[in-house]
Amino acid sequence: MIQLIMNLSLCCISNILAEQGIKFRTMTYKSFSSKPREESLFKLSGIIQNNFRTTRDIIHHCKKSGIKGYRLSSDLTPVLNHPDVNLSLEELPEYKLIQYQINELKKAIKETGIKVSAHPSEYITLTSEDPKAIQNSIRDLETHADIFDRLDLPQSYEAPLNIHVRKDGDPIDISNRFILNYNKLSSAVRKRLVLENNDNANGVWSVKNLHTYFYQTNGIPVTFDTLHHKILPDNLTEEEAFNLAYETWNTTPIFHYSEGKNNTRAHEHMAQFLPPTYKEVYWDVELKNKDYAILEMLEKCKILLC
DNA sequence: ACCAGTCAAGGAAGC
DNA sequence: GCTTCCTTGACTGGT
Repeated sequence: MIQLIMNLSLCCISNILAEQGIKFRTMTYKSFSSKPREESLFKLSGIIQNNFRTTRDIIHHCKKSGIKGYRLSSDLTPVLNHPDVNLSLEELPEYKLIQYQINELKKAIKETGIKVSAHPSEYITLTSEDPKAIQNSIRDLETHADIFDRLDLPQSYEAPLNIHVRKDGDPIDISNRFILNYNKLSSAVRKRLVLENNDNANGVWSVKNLHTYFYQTNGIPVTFDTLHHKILPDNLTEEEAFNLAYETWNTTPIFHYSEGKNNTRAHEHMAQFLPPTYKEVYWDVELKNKDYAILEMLEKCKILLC
């Protein structure tokens, strides 16, 4: 079966727009704290305005290019989250200008119908034994949900926040600790939170185990990642793992597509192949050349149709 | 103008 | 039990 159109999704950065100077900016805590607070806050406000404007430009660019989805950057509001800063957007100078950019982005998402999601940092954990790591993770997840809410994105798996379990070991102990912390999250996070398979050397978080320990027990959907599955298949074929993950979603899933460099997990720059077409999903394309890679994949789809 | 080093996170892996 | 690595892209500072 050949799908007419693949729902390919861009992850965070548009290399095409970046070359035109439309780029994200960031700020570290070190830089923030090295200058007078007023000065840093002013600079930070400008960075955040730039980042929401850049996101809006990327959304329009996706629509024009036939890219169906977009994974928001997880660094739109740098430093704000830091335990020693802990400010809301409203407390920043020029908040009105920030709000204007957020509204512009919200409009762009509504007008284009681009599917929006996020993948909070790989360092997020709900399974750590360190209470501080849990607190930092919860704060970060709540910030993601807050931005989603400000953008009027649904509080459902239609706008998923995807993370990893992180810790490996005994699946029962780990899933119990996860759920304990999961229950501390606001419903704005919980209604969106999904879990992705991983592939550590002695790792346990295959699609199969996520399904058993998180979906069957707590209804948490499973994000299927093609490359992680290749490295840790846990006795399932790609199609079996895809279908097992697919049935955990009550809406069209967002899955991850990438190819590894020489059979490693290091991501390739461009795609040599295309994602499988077992069922219709959105594919976050995790390839280094970003939208360049996606545009080439879309061209390949067209050629296949002829 | 360019290039190498810095920054941030928590668990894994290696000594 | 400690250190280093992993990962990422913008920033920073030296040439």
